[in-house]
Amino acid sequence: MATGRTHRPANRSRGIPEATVARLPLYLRALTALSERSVPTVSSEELATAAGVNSAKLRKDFSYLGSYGTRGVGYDVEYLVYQISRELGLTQDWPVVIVGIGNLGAALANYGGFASRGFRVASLIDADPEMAGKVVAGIEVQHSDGLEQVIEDNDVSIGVIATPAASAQPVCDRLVAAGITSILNFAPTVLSVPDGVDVRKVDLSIELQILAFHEQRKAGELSDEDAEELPQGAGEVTASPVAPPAASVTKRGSGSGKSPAGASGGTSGRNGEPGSDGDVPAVMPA
Amino acid sequence: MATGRTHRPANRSRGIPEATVARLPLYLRALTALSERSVPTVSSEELATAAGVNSAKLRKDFSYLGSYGTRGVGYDVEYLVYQISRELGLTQDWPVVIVGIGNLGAALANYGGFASRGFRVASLIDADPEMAGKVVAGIEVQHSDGLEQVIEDNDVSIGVIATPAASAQPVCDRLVAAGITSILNFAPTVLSVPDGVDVRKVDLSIELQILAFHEQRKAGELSDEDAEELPQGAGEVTASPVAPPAASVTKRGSGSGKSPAGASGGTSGRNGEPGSDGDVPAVMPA
DNA sequence: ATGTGTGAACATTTTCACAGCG
DNA sequence: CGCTGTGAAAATGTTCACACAT
Repeated sequence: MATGRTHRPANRSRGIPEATVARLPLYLRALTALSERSVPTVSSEELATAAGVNSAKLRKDFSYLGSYGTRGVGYDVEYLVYQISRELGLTQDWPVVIVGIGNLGAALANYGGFASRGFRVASLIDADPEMAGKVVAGIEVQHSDGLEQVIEDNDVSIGVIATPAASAQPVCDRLVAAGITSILNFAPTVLSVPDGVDVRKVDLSIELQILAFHEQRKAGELSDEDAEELPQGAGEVTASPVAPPAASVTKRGSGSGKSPAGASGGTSGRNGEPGSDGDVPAVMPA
Repeated sequence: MATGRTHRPANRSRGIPEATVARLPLYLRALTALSERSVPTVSSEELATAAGVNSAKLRKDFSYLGSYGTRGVGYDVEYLVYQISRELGLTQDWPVVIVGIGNLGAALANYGGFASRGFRVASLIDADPEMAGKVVAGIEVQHSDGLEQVIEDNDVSIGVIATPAASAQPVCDRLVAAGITSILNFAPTVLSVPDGVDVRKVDLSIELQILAFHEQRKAGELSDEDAEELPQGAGEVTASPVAPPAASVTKRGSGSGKSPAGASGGTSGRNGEPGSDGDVPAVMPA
């Protein structure tokens, strides 16, 4: 690791913790908002609140980047915006290709957050010949055939997959073969990629399922809910493909409002690593 | 397998770790696929591979649910599907409202993964009168005015926010006031909610930023990249609203393909907790 | 005074490695 | 013998609390 930098405020020697990296965008967002309001400085307390974390965590996070604050005062907003942007690599332009221009792909293409931070949609790709030529978010959709060419011409290293689950792996393979080393996957599938390629995934239904888990807890605090273990004679609960596993209770009997025991905060999730096969029931828009 | 199950095998007393909960949907997806292929049993190794995790983690995760496997054999697919579904609360029907029917909202409404697992779109809501009446994913979009009514009528407890950032908090407040206790937020904003309400967020641009961070690392292994600290005279890096922070280097000079040092795996992220205010540059589709 | 920066305590998660059930 | 289930170790992440720079 060309960690040439022998001099360094304090930390910042090597590796910033993943957990910290994952929060930097959050801080950046809050800081950008402050910057727009021309706020010159913020305390860790204020910024933490705006970013939705606690101040101790925020200070610890910043300590990994270096000592960018002023004791007794706080942090210089503009300066921090710059430092974090640089740390995240947003001071450079990142061309991105989006594959699969269905509702989701279109939403992504139109998403302001992309363009607003160093990301530039280099191309929109779709396998459907019908889509080719159509203009989405001001960009002409291209047919999959040109995928490799676009990646090479624009030196793209980040690809977004918004195709149906079944096409995800094939598309992924082509992206990787064409030189892409970072993939954001929206298809509900585990992508298998070679070493050196990063994959992050966003799975809408997984998030909902996690919410359902907590929701169920809130409801079942007293109600006792389901039986206990299993309804006996397992193995026959449901075998119908792509259909809801079991019964349909249409929510628990409780009213709506609050719930007894808190079970509040519990918000946090994690994305996995690459893997291998994986085909799933659900199908995405396309 | 109606395993003898001595009743509450071992763990499973209370709280399943959050990290485990977040992976259950992953296992469920892999299991559902196996179920569709009529595979009767799987070993932790096979299932782990299909889910994109390692077997030790998977076994540990399952141990929190109870002893649902058979030593020397593996796990009964159907049985596990049922157990996990039940644990996640998917054996019941969860009505969901989606607010903000732009590209993203439409993509969500059409998303097969929702319907396929206990989630039912009870209503699509949009603030734009023009949208009211239009049919998306077979459901008629309703104007925001009816929000509270819909939630009450269908006893909805989960809401999805896919509105522009500026509307997110107001919408959130209404959802909460109407009795919703779980929110999936796609708007790039920190939502502030009372205790007892869960918020999970999905931020497209944050994921990309994390990828950019790793991508930058891969490239900068030897190149030395940017200068060092700051370009001095901070405070003027950029102040333009909703515009790229700094320069535009259009990626680093490297070619496309692989990169020297690995910097492989590094895939994992985390979502934050609820917070307070927060308004941001980017704007979502709507 | 005030609020950062951080060592150290605490908590959670992951990985190891192996006893023991089928 | 093979594979689960799980204590115990290691690694990561979070929170505390306070010295100390401004």
